[in-house]
Amino acid sequence: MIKKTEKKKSKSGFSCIETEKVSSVRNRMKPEQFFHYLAETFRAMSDPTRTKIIFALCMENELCVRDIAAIIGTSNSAISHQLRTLRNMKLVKYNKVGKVTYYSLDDIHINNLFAEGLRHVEEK
Amino acid sequence: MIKKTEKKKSKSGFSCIETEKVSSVRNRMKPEQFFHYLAETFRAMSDPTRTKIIFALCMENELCVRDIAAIIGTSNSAISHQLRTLRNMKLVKYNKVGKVTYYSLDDIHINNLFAEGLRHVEEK
DNA sequence: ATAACAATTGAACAATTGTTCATATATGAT
DNA sequence: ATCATATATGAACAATTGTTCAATTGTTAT
Repeated sequence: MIKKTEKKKSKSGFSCIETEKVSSVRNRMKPEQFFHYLAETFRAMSDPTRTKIIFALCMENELCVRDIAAIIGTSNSAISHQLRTLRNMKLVKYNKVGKVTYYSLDDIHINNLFAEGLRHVEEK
Repeated sequence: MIKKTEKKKSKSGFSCIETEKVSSVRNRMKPEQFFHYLAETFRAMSDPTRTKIIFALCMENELCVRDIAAIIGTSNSAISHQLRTLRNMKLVKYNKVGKVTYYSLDDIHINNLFAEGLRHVEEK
């Protein structure tokens, strides 16, 4: 566990301490774009209003905008703006029936992701 | 601001408000604080630099600040600031040995959460 | 046609966030 | 003691975010 802290240079010229570890991770690194998209996915879940929306959609798998607003206690406009964020990030999908738009979670990964987040919070 | 939600569902099902669904979810609603903490957990993962840090710590389960900076290609200062965010949100823990601080993911839920995020991104 | 309704959108605003640079701790070596 | 290294922190700044209000779109009913 305790290693020599002597400074080394990796092939790419960055100064580091444990060269093998550094180059091992660098070799498996994903493209820049990948991390941006991943971060955006988490960002979509990083607002309390949006976590409430997702929670509601976990409980009832299809809800209209007005009902989500009623559950959470905010304006339709606020919910609609947040749903657009979730829609853009492919976290929710929708189904329009007449005047009413029903939203639901996009796929099972979203349920799992959210459930894992719940578990982390409930343990701390 | 809540008056519209008093609207009742008609027998013919014309109304958009589905009162049973709404009250069913409302009854299972968690406290405000819960959603704030949950959102903050996701927020901690919502920056590309931080997703890279977490990715690196998934590959090698213990890394020092300088090596993380070398892997990602940014300054030690930037990494240190981001590690503080992750530390505050209990996503990482650390172990100081002499001058060197080794960071690792705090618990298995973080690995699971991150892995589920990866899966979502890789499918889209 | 008009009215009522469900949802979306645009603009403006305050609040928050991430980065950079410089400086401050803290430990180990000389 | 001084120097070098490893990390942490503070302050300032631009960029982004979430909310609100007002207006708009699209649908259904009369």
